[in-house]
Order: sequence, then structure tokens, then C-alpha cells
Amino acid sequence: MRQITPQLDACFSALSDPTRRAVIEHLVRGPATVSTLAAPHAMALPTFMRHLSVLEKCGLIRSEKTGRVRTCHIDTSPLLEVQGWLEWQRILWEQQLDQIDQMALSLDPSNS
Amino acid sequence: MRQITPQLDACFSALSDPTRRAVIEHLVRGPATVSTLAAPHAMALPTFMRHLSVLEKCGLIRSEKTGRVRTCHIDTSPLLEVQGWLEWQRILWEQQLDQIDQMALSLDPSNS
DNA sequence: TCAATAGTTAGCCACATTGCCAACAAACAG
DNA sequence: CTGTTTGTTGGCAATGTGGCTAACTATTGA
Repeated sequence: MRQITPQLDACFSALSDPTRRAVIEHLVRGPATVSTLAAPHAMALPTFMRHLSVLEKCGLIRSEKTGRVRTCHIDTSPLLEVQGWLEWQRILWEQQLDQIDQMALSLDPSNS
Repeated sequence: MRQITPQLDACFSALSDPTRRAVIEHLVRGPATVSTLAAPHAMALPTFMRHLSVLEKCGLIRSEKTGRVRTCHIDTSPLLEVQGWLEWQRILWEQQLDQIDQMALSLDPSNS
């Protein structure tokens, strides 16, 4: 049940930056080139490229270069892992709430 | 539709550390004191306290001190926001897949 | 061939993060 | 009231992060 935590570490860390989340938000709508992705961000290109390499290193995006153009696309499987961790916590949390409810019920004098 | 990104930044960043995720995993099962939370982690107490304060600053946990004991409990609403962002991306991603499918269908000569 | 385009590499700087220890404060327990 | 438990504060060191510029490579269009 335990997840590969370094992967989760890297994904959460990658997603903690608004620039990188914006890249993800762009790429869920379809692939794009580096300069297209970079355009909305007021930032030098090498800086932006580093963000992309962070995303690529943790598996959230992949890219191929054809000619002088590099095209990036999303890989959703790490996102699903992150979702999985969150969902698991939510389930445990709700189980715990249920237990509290049942305990309250069993202690409630108005309960038969 | 745009979320308060600093909140998301802070939550993703907080969750990128395995110690802090372990604290969350502990607290979804119920409240706990600082020393109980710290026990499994081979780390000096001030260091561990800093992890707790990171979690508290971004709203993922809250705590009250009674006597000399501080008890922590989880607040799930920031977790739900994070889940919301991820879910939103997943939906957009699937919409895009559907569009590709439909385009493929409309171009397929075996389609009426 | 030559200039513009699209990335890439290298190196620098400022600041944040994560660990430590030492010293302190406040609340029980006896 | 004295010692132990349970945090808490402050300061230090190492490392990581995110920004920059300058200089470079490789492709493409004219």
C-alpha cells in the first residue's frame, strides 16, 4: 500500500510552483512547443526551461525534439498517483468520522 | 474558476516532504500530540516542530495547547482544494482525449 | 551562404529549506 | 519546591530553488 515516496515527493514539489502548474494546465489541453509554453511567462527562457526539466524529471511531462523545435506533452500517470494518495487520505479520514459517529450513537441515551 | 494559487503553492510544497505527509497520514486517523507525532521520526524535536508549523501555516493542520501538551488535528479543506485542482486537470485532459477521438471518427472512412 | 529562430549550457546570485544544538519556559508529579 | 516532561526560541551550517546574463549549437528560410 505504501507508495514510492520519492516519486510523490518530486511530483508534489514540482506542482508547488505556479509556473509549472500553469504548464500542466496548458498541456492538459494538448501538446505544445517550448516557446509556446514559455510565451505567457515573464521569465528568461533558461529559467523557464528549468521548470520544464523539473516537470520532465518527475515524469509529469515528456518531450521530443524534431528539428529545432521541442514539443512537450503531459503524462498523466504521476498525476494519478498524487490523486491516489490524496484519495486514500480522504477515505481514512471519512472512516474515522464514521467511527466517531457510531461511538456517539452507541453512547446516545435516545438511541434504543 | 482560478484558484488562490498561493494557497495551492503552499499546500503542494508542504505535501512534498515525506515527514509531513506521514504526519497527515497519522492525523487522518485522529488527533495526536506533538510528541506522539514526532516519535516515529528520527529527527530533533525543533526540526520536527518546524514541519508541523509548515503544515499549520498552510492550513493543513490546526493545534491547541492545553497545559504543556499541544494536540494537533487535521483540517481537510486545503486537501480538498488540492484534490479539486487535480480533478480539474483530469477533466480537461479527458475532454481533450474525447475531442481527438471524435476527430478520428469523423476522418475515418469506415465511418458512415 | 547568411541571418534569424529555437533551444541549450554554464555560471552567478539571493533567498528558502532542512537539519542541528544549546538554552529556555512552563506545567505536572512527588 | 524540585526534577522531569513537553514544548519553544534562537542561531548556525549545508543544501536546494528560482531567477538572471552571456555565450553557444543547431535548424531553417531567404
